[in-house]
Amino acid sequence: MTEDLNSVKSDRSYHHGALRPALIAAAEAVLAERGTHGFSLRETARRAGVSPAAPAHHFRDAAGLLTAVAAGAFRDLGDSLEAAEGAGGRDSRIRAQGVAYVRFALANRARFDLMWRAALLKRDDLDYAAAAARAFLLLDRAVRGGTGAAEAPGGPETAPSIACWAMVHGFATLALDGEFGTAPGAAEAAVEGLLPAVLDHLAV
Amino acid sequence: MTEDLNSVKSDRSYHHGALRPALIAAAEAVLAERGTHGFSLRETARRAGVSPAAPAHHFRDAAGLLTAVAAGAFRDLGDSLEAAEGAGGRDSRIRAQGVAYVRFALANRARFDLMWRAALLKRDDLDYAAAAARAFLLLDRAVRGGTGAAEAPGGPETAPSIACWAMVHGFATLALDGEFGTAPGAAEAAVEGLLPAVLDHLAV
DNA sequence: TGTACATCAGTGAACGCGCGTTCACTGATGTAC
DNA sequence: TGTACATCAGTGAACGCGCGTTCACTGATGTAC
Repeated sequence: MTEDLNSVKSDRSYHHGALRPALIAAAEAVLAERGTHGFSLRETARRAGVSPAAPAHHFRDAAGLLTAVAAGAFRDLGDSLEAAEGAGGRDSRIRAQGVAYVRFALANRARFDLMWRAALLKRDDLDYAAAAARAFLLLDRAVRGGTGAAEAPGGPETAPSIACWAMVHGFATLALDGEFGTAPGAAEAAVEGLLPAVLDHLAV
Repeated sequence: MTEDLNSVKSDRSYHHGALRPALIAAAEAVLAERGTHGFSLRETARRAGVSPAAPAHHFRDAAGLLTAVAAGAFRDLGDSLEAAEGAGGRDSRIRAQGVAYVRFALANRARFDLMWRAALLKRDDLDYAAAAARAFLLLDRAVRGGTGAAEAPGGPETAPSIACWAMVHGFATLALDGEFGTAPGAAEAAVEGLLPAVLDHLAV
């Protein structure tokens, strides 16, 4: 994907043609390599083969670009949760979504980390807010078994959904932080080995 | 506390006398104001009233100082968990520790955030590792009801403890990230109002 | 179909900034005799 | 009790760096007539 966007760029004379998605892809690559802490807009522009001033035309500033990246990550998380709805009873759906949530986190470490980093994002961005709300509502729907009106997180009737969310989110962040081992693949092994047993202790 | 350390400093002629704890206090203040992302060693030295080269004598580099801060935070978290052991049956102890965990996170936002930020810390530091292990073992002991040998996190018999840890850790991080509201006091309100209902869904 | 022109999407040099770390140094402390 | 001296804990100037953003600009696009 990065190659595709780069090749688009390499043919261009002056206008890039698809700079916006190219910058998002470049930003994801920088985040993956250097983490949210080492992210830089200049490096992102450099990788997209473009001058440091170019990103401002598409995303006002660094926070704007990162917000677009985070919104895309929330959309992808939502897709993963939706795909996990599949067949089976309520319990198995909840478990499937829980596993999908943590797998997404491990397969998208830098983006997952970014998604929650309010200090770096424009949280009132409509795309971001909508994508984040959708992801929660998918999880909420699974926990409710498809019944009842959806509610925003934190509402009084959402305790079971929050309990589920908190457990899988906590497991994901602890795994990412290396609490279940720092060797390569240790976190992934914990998801497959330990997570199912952990989810046995969720009573919703 | 910051004032005390500053006054110690203001009397000094050349040697500070208690620079190490003063730097830790200054670092905590910088973290609280600017977050882990905005932390800087120079600013910390400036607040401690000392030249930018001074911290290197006590903590080799920025990671060394931050690791000392994180170790202190883990010690304090352990103390909070220990204090929450109190009386009552196993269930009420687990709940009390869960609430204490999340309250600690909200009362120590910047330090709590730092504790898990492996990229900024020297994780193999002995102080840090010991303080972190103690905190987990206290939680593990509560979940086991005081029986059985302790195990490191991730071991096969720790699923109930991990479930409990993941749920409270997830709730804490979601609350800090503003998922239960971004208004001042919203997170604290969620701990008192929502967390007990959420803990009802923990079956250990 | 051709042309004028507004708009858009880039350039690249420059701004000022704060950063972590290194360096040769110096003042204070404390210990050995 | 006094003195020499090693060690410790600071100084402050300097290093080179990469950053985000701004600026006047220019090349390409596309639309109105």
